[in-house]
Amino acid sequence: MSSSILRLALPSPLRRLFDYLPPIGIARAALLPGMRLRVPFGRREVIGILVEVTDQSEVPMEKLKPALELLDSKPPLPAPLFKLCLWTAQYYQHSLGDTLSWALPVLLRQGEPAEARQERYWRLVDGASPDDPRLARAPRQREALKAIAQHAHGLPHALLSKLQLNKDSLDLLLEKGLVRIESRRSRPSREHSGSWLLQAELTLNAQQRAAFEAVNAGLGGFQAFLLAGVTGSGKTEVYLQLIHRVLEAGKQALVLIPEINLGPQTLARFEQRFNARIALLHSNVNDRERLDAWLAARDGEADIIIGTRSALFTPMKNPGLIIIDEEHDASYKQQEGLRYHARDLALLRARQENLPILLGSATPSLESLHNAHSGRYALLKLTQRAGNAQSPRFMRLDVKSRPLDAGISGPLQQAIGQTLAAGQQVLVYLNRRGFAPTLLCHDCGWLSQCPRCDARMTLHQRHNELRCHHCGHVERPPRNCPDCGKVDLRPVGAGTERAEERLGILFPDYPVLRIDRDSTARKGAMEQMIGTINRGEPCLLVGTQMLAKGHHFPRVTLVAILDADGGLFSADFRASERMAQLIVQVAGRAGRADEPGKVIIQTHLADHPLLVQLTEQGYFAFAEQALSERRAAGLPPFSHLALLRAEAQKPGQAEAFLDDACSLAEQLLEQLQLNGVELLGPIPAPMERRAGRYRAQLLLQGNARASLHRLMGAWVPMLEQLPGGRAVRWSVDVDPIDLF
DNA sequence: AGCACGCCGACT
DNA sequence: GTCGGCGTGCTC
Repeated sequence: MSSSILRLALPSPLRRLFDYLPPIGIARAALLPGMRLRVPFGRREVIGILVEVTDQSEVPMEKLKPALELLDSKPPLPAPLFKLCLWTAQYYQHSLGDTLSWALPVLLRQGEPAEARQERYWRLVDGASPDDPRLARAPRQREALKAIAQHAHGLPHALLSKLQLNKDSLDLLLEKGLVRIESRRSRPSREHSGSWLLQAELTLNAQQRAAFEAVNAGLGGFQAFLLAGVTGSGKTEVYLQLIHRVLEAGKQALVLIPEINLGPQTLARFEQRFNARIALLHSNVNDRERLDAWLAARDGEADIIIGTRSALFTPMKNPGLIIIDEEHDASYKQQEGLRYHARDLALLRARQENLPILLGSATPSLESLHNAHSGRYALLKLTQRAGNAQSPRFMRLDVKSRPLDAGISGPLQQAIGQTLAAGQQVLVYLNRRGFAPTLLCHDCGWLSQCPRCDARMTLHQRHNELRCHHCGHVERPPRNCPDCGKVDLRPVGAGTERAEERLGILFPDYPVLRIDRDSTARKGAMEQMIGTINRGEPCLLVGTQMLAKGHHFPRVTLVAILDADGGLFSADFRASERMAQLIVQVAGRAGRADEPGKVIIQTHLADHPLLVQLTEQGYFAFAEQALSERRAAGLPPFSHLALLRAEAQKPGQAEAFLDDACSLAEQLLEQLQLNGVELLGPIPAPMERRAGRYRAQLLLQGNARASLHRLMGAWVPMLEQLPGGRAVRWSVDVDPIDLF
């Protein structure tokens, strides 16, 4: 008789499964894929997920240990989601156990019950009394005990803060055995009843109507739509009306939004419109709330699920539609650990679960436009701004051989002055935080080099610090040059802090508001500044990317982009796409019906074809040009990339590892008779040293996804066996969006 | 990744 | 004499 073998995915970077025997006293029939088991692993215990039950094991029988405990009576994650995770691990060449760790709510990975939403109640243990001598000198615990005593059915944990009770005192009571915690299924959230709408729907214009009808007609099954709508064209209203139809059909909608956008305004728009149960999943949601939302969605107790990247992995009982808002946004790609792209996985999920999916953006990614051209996505365009608002006018301002004052040219200064004098607001965009990107000794040429990175430290004048934006290293700026001792250190270049300071001096009658990661670090600071701006008095806004997303500033009529050149001659082939998206998105913050916005772009390359195309004919013309350049160069989306990154403490170690990896790949290409895959490198990373580690990379480029993935499937598992794998930290990035 | 084992340098 | 650095090995 052969016994059952359980193949488990464990939370480990190792790309393999581990075999166990069933827990003592558990019948084979009770074990289904997707269930969680507590198992001994090395010298510790971990929670694994059952992938399959078989009769065979590669591992000698005597090495197999029995699992300790079965945690579920039915698999907590529905089959389609489990399948999605399996596929994800495979596609991104990541360990399945670790993939599940990224995809599932933390509490599930820690063994929390997943049967129903639980609420915790504090109850008195029989015989416990506030007069207990151990509480004589613990007034807080005594108060807590009294409060609990007043709740015959237990004091809900959620009420603690309202009653000003401190969890520490309760924990101490728990230790003394005076109280206990009880978990009960919380009241199931009520069934939906009545109308889905709380407010009337807006009237759609002809283009919105056409887009709505197209998707509505396809609500029955898998189909992908790209909704390309200029800023202010009313994409959200189209989403809302489609979601209404989904709700009426008794189904759920999943809406993904970029990380930065999840301001309360997004949620507010949904809550104002719908009488529906909305589950929210973003980085400020705690573990408990996250699990509750996950379970509610899975059990059909949430109608609309709104969240960032990881919300893609939320199971749904009756899925009806997936929407990816701002589909071009880079925050959909996770940049550590499991490097997945939520938009790409959403497409796969939609196909697997036979759902329509709608990608929306004012500036679609070149990948998505390519898919629209090739017929994989239906393209829906919204070109009219609501209320007849006009599109902003663009102007390329050539700053070649013009003096710049804190990054601001004379003509720009004039334009700013005129706009302010006309009682309007100005937005100045500059993608550099701090005062100046470098401190330079005018006498000997010393530069404020970071001791741990191949990068300059940025001067932050307000805090009187030199900071490295790459590793977080901070030091005091020296008074004298560390090399020659002279006292002639000068800040070179301009960041937002310096632009803010200079604009304050140039335009002393107007407030200058700086919006970047530093100035909005304090909670509520952003909201406060937005409030000031919305009062509408003339003022200057200076900021980074943060200004480009989400908010609309109707009183801003001039947008200045201080430096567009980075996007035009960067070594990263995606830089121009990002620059164009950024310019259009920043421009989109401005203007209203009666005052079209004006956008001034300072550049040294005023005749650059991509920039000319973008400013004179718009984003889609730019995108066509950029796509034809990509096609000619054989770059994505006309080829496929994977990047093997490596870093190590000592110079040369990472390259040595990559050299081995490279020869291994060459052998495999030969063996498997794969062609159309090129190995580029290994080369040192553009910033070779970062945070004290030396970095290098090997790029794989394939004409066809299939060959590239066949290679990866054989290659990556072998990398784990390579010597030096411990001194070298390495990772694979399939479809990288940042090559550096 | 964790975690232990093991073998060499500066400290109570 | 030990504490502790990180190289090496293993996890069913």
